[in-house]
Amino acid sequence: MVDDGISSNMEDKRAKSELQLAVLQAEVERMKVENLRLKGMLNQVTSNYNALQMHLVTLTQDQKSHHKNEQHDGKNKNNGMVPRQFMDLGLVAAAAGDTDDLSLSTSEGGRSRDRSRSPGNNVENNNEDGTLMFDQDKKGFARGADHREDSPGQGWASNKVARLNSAKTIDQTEATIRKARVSVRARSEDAMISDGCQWRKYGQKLAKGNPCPRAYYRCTMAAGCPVRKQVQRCAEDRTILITTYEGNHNHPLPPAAMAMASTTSSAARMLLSGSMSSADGLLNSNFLTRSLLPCSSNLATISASAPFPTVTLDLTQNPNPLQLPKQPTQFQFPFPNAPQDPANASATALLPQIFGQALYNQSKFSGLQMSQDMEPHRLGQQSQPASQQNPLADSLAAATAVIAADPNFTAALAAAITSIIGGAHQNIINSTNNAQTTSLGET
DNA sequence: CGCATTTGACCAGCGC
DNA sequence: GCGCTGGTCAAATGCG
Repeated sequence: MVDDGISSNMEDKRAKSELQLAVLQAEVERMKVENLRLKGMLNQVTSNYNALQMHLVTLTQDQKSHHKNEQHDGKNKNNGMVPRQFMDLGLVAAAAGDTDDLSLSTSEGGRSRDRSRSPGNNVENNNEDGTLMFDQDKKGFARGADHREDSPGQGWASNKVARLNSAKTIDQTEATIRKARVSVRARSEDAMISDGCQWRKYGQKLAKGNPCPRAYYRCTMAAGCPVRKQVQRCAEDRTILITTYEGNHNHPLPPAAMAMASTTSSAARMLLSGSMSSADGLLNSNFLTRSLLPCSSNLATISASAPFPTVTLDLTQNPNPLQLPKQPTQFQFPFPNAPQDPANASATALLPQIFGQALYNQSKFSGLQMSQDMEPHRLGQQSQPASQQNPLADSLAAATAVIAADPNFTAALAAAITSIIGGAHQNIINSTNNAQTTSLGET
């Protein structure tokens, strides 16, 4: 009797244990699958990121050489070579595509710049897409849009016209994105945050409403790089440095700079796509919400006010959103406050996933060819199941805190993004803590 | 001496 | 048309 009781009890326990074991094994298998899936996603994001950067540089170089040839040919306009470039990736090359028109048909191409540009500055003139696109900002969007709609029919080859039609929406988006600015607010005692690029100051102005002068810089890492930035201290809190980036680099970037460049590019693209009514825009909006909402903190403010659509990345972690420059039309993401846990440095590694995903989604939804082979259902995976979002949100909140506490936040961003490419998480932590990018080159 | 920064002037856009 | 403002240029200046 007793033996039978003990025996049956043990049988029960054994059965339960086996059951639990089976459950655990199933869970392990499930996690393995999930792990593989995440790795695949990570690889995809990384490859898209790299491809996008390379594509950007290639297009820019093509565009530069093309413009030089055109100059030699005596301004032979609209002969059909340029459009392909800014159809594919308008972020950089669209400016060049318009440059042809601008240099002739728009006064901006030849107005004040030509006044002072000596022949020796021709190279700069050719390549200074940023200047041109920058000038377009104020000179009229409508005109730019007209060019994009009219000139193809006039001078482009028919096959390219067809391509244009299919990508017209994209092109318009890109044109708008080119005009977008990305503003980064960060606390820093330095005159300029370290973002990995080389800048040359070319001007300084006292802007109205701010006793602090606004400094103008242009990128000097490559001749004719159109990227410019404005640096100004916040009038209300002079410890806050407001850095506004415009344009896209036409050269390979060091890891530290790549983080900022891709981030600003991503943000700009997301902003513009999110403001569109097209399906792309809606999808991107959804993505933006999914990706940025978990970030927490008052991280991103998107201003769609004219004339410049501006994405503001607020890394000052100021709990008072009123400190953000209020603009008439603003879409703000009401992130919950970030937990003050700077010690959670590992969480920083998750931040680039947001931006990496941003790039992935950009490339996908913006019609860039490099991600067209992705199956649609992967989109759902990219958006992350809820089981990953919550821990991600917490970690990202901590990451935000870490970066916000660091004046050289871009170094942290760079380290984080570098980590996703090179998988060097240790460097992330080191770089985040040290706010230095010295080890980034090794990654 | 070469390069970067400073600074006054110039120009275009915009509002009145 | 005029004045204000933002953005850019380029000569002058400073620095290593």
